[in-house]
Amino acid sequence: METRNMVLLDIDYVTQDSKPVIRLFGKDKGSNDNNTIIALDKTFEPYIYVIPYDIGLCQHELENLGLDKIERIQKKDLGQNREILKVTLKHPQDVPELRDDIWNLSQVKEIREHDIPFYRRYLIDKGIFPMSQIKIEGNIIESSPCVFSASENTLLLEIEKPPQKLESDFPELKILSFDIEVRNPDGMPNAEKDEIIMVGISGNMGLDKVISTKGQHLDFVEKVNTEKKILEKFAEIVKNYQPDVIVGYNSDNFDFPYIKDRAKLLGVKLDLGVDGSELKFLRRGFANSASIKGIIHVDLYLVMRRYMHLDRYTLERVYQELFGEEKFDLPGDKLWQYWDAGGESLEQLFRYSLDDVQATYKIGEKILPLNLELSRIVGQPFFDLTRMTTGQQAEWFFMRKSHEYGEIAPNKPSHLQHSQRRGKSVEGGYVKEPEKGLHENIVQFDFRSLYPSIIISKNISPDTITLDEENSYIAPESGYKFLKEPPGFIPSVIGQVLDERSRLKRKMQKSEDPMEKKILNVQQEALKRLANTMYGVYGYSRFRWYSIECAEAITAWGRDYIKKTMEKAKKFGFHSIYADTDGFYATYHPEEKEK
DNA sequence: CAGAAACGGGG
DNA sequence: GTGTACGTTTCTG
Repeated sequence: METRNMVLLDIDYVTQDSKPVIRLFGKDKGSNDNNTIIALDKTFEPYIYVIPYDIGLCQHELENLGLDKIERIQKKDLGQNREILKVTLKHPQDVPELRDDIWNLSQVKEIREHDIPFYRRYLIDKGIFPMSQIKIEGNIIESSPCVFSASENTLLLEIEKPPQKLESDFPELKILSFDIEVRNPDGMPNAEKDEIIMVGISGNMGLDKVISTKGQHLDFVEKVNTEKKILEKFAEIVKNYQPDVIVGYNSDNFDFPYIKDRAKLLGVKLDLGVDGSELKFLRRGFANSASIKGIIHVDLYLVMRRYMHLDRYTLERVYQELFGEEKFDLPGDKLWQYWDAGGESLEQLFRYSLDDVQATYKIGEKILPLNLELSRIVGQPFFDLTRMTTGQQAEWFFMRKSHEYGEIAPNKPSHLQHSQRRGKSVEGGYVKEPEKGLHENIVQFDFRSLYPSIIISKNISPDTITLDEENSYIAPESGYKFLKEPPGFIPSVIGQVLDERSRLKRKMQKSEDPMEKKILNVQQEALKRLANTMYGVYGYSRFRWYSIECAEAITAWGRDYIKKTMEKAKKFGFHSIYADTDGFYATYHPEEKEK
């Protein structure tokens, strides 16, 4: 038996002898040669929860379906203890196949946690976090790349650091950015006819170049003879460089699909994966994600759309916003003319290509740390996290907590439920239209984090909603009631996030080490963003813990607090001239003060 | 006017 | 892949 430490970059499963095998892709960051490690775990099995009407009869029905691993277990469902059935299946693909048969059984009331991808189930159940150090134990079955395998009855993983401790070692990542240019005489490029003329590559290990079939006179250009050679060179550089992360801009929908199409046309193999697998595309609804096994491909366009609010998210616009300087830009529809013209124009095109790929790299360098932290906090793979909405990020964080608390998670809403939810709107915060005119001697009042305070102090949660008048908080307007005790699931988790953020902020303020300060700042920023998302999730129509009652109660209490505060202020002579949600502006009129 | 379709980014 | 984006704007019948 051998042990290794590695940073967990990626996870999936493959099927061997019709059994699922979890694969953990990591890098041994302790070693000098940046070794890739693939750890295999054959000991994990898929399962679902069944809520029965009569547990004995239900168990019998399930056995009649041919299911042989059925356990009676205790779980909480929105705070209520329940005896339910855990049904273990042989293969993840059995779940969608058997789900309907199980659902049709007369004693089955509900099926829960039946839609959790197998690798996510693994991360949650094992309590391991992507982008963190994990310790693995097993037998080496191959040396290059290093493949580990857990023996039949041993536990493969040991959690190096407890999940609560966020400030584990910040992994130094090898990042590679890339960007292609295409000769496009007819507007937007068409992969069937328009050739790739340049591939720009930039990385943090002293790599800045453009591969092209022209331009031998420029020092940053590597000239090759054919388009096919450009693609081969690109593949070669990626394989030699061994990046942890590849970044592009709109690369899910443009660069990688284009490269793939041209490579197919020209007969180039793009076996870039650390296991030798080819670049492939994962379907996500109507969109695709470009995926390379063992390397995390991040499309920065998707990340930037969540990170900041802009009217447009072009590379130029985002770069200017982040760095306050203009990028060197050329008109997209004329790029082919610069290429054909040669001379000065061609040189400009080369500079544009280099500038684009360097800008992409700089954007990645700037925003990846925050997303890296979010990946470690939320506990989902970095690749997945960068493609999730903030609502989904919060939900997967709650999914982990739910498992930790011994709760079974609510199901995702059905199509019908979802459309019904979307039809309902929640009244927002109180807004008083500003009084016209120029006001002097203005005072300002703000509640510090109004909504989170309300959720926590009023214990607003789907598992605390009650009809009991006695021991509950009663919301204004609607009169929804929430138990004072015990603490609800959602308020508890939000409370934890806020407490952890305060702890990190205090630690950051005390810290003397600038590097540590910087890391702590990113971590507290990640928690702040997560918390900010959490206040709105009750109204997010796809949220498993969606509750219109909770959403309405929060804003109703918010309106109540701000209005009461304004009334009180008025008695002291403060005349409010404008208010919005959690604060107001007022002018002071001592003569109006109540005596 | 409602529901369908297009759009974003990329060259 | 234990799966099928997303929220908004513009078009069309």
